[in-house]
Amino acid sequence: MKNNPITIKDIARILGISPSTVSRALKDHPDISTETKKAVNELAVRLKYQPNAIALSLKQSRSNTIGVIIPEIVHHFFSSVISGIEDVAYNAGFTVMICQSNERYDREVANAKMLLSHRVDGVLVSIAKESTNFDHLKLLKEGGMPLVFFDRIVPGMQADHVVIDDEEAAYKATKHLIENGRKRIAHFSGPEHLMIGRNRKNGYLRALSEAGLAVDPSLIIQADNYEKAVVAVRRLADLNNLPDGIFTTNDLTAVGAMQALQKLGIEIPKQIAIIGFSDGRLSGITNPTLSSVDQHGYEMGSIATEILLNRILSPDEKYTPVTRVLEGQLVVRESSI
Amino acid sequence: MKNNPITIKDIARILGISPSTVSRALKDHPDISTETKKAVNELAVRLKYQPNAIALSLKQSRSNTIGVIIPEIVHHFFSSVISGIEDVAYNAGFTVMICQSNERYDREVANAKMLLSHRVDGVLVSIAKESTNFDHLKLLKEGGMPLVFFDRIVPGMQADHVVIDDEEAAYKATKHLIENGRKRIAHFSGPEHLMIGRNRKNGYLRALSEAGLAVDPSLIIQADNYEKAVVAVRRLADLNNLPDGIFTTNDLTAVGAMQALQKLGIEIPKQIAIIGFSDGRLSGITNPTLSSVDQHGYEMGSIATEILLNRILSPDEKYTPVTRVLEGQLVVRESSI
DNA sequence: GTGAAAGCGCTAACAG
DNA sequence: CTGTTAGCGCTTTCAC
Repeated sequence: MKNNPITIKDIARILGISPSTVSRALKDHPDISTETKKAVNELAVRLKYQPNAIALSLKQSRSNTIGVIIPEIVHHFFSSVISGIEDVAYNAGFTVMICQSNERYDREVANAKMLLSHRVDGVLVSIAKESTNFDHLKLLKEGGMPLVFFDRIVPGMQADHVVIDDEEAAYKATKHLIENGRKRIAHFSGPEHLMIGRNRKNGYLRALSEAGLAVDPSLIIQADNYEKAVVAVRRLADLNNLPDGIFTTNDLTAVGAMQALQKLGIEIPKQIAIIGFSDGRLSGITNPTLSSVDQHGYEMGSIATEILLNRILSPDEKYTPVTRVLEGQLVVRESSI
Repeated sequence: MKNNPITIKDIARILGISPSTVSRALKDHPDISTETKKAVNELAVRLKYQPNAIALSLKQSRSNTIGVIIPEIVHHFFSSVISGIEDVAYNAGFTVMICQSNERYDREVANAKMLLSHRVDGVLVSIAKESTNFDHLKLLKEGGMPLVFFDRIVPGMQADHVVIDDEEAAYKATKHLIENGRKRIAHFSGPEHLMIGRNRKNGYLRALSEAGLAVDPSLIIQADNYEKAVVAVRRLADLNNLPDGIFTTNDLTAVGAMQALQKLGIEIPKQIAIIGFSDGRLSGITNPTLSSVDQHGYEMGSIATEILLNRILSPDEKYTPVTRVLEGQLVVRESSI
């Protein structure tokens, strides 16, 4: 019993006028007489007419929809980004199609195809950990699709980027540990092939070298989630190689490290100071509370969307990719002092 | 320089055949000769033809898109739900349009209109705290739009529902506190006009009455976020009216209560036991770890989507609303024993 | 001030 | 086996 929605034709028929007149009346075209407008609008309201966005999209080759490809929604950072995207899009009358890659390459490719098929007007992307080939995104780009990358960007891609200054933020975080007297600082790092992973590690290295501290490769461990952090801590403990400070590539990793250490009876921050990255709801809740770098997810989402909408709405402007770099804010709590 | 995407017509022109033949060839219609199929498919791949989903939607009055109206994305529970929705939709070849109401009524109305306009095939809704009027949703329903409510449902609405048994889960949580010897148990409750708020309170009341414990109205306080919990705890402390157990309507409220109490030097769970609701990433991270009720967000999202897709794909089946009640799982951690 | 006609990309009934 | 035609809902010239 799906009653077909009211169309412009229905209104035209009832009023004994032509569809074009109705169309014009609805958008307040100056040519149309006041009475006709009034009649049309009244009937439209009475029949609860809702314009068919699909037909409009087809006609104008503009869907008023933007697509988002995101690794995982269930992350405080990413859901904050989505929230920012959604708010800005909403205010501009755009809808948002969300796809999650679940960190998988094949799914990211499928997502890109789907969005292309749906003729979204632009796409916001943060790439999956697994992705090392980006032909699917280049394809979008070459097809003229505005593309804005956020957080996890593709190095060398001609496109707009919104990131935080990972290197600088990591530098600040590490420096903070050093200033509090830590000398043997470990880094639990992200995947090497992601810019964010590399940049954060570089910031860490810069802080060490600036302070004249030697780099101990055995203290740089690839671990970017809770479980891996637990394993890493155990290994360091077994080898009697525990550091006096740890800078992790994200907060959950920091929590994993912290709890594993506490289980070993190690006091934080007294014996080992810890600082995470990407301040989420977590950081104020752990005991001790976790120092971290605020990644400004909401802001990143809204800025990325503003850039994208700008590209969509004024496509003629000469295309020079912009990169917006947000400052990651060091938030010092109990775990590092 | 938006190069227009390849269409079926382009392929037809190049191959010197008709668009309908191309269309049929692409969908492997039995009538078409093998050679034609081969030629068409090869060219399609070479030109990177992508079917225009918009045109298809218009033609078939089916958009292969479902809409979601959700209060706030930045919540572990809701983002888990979205994740479940997205996964199931993806596997069925559907895309997902996400709208957040930000807990506001007017925005929920606008969202509903937007989804209607975009002719989504069905909608998943969890209503905003602010919403008390539901005409916008009834309008969808009356227009024949399949509607599935999850978690925050509308009482009395003829539609499918997916919820957890809030009453029973709250009962179990409260009973657990009682079994651990607590006698003066407070409840930090959600808004009265939401079913979930009422149900959780009722479960709490049932557990008390079953145990023969008197209900103390001064211990039932409307507080459903971190800040309100802090205020509530201070008030109780000022009045020298602290309970020996607290059951809160969500986890963040529990954390607020816990930290406010700890600041007063009160030991948890020794002096006051606490149990939350809606097990998120938080609960394993607090100190002490927080007992809670797992709300199965991912599962709720996927089940709701399955029901919705079912309605969409077999619309002729006689319509009898279904309600799926998931069991909320009590997860006992340190804060309550 | 209003209407007729064409077309956005695609499919499906009807012809051949 | 393939082509022609019409139409999904809407806008937009071009006529009158």
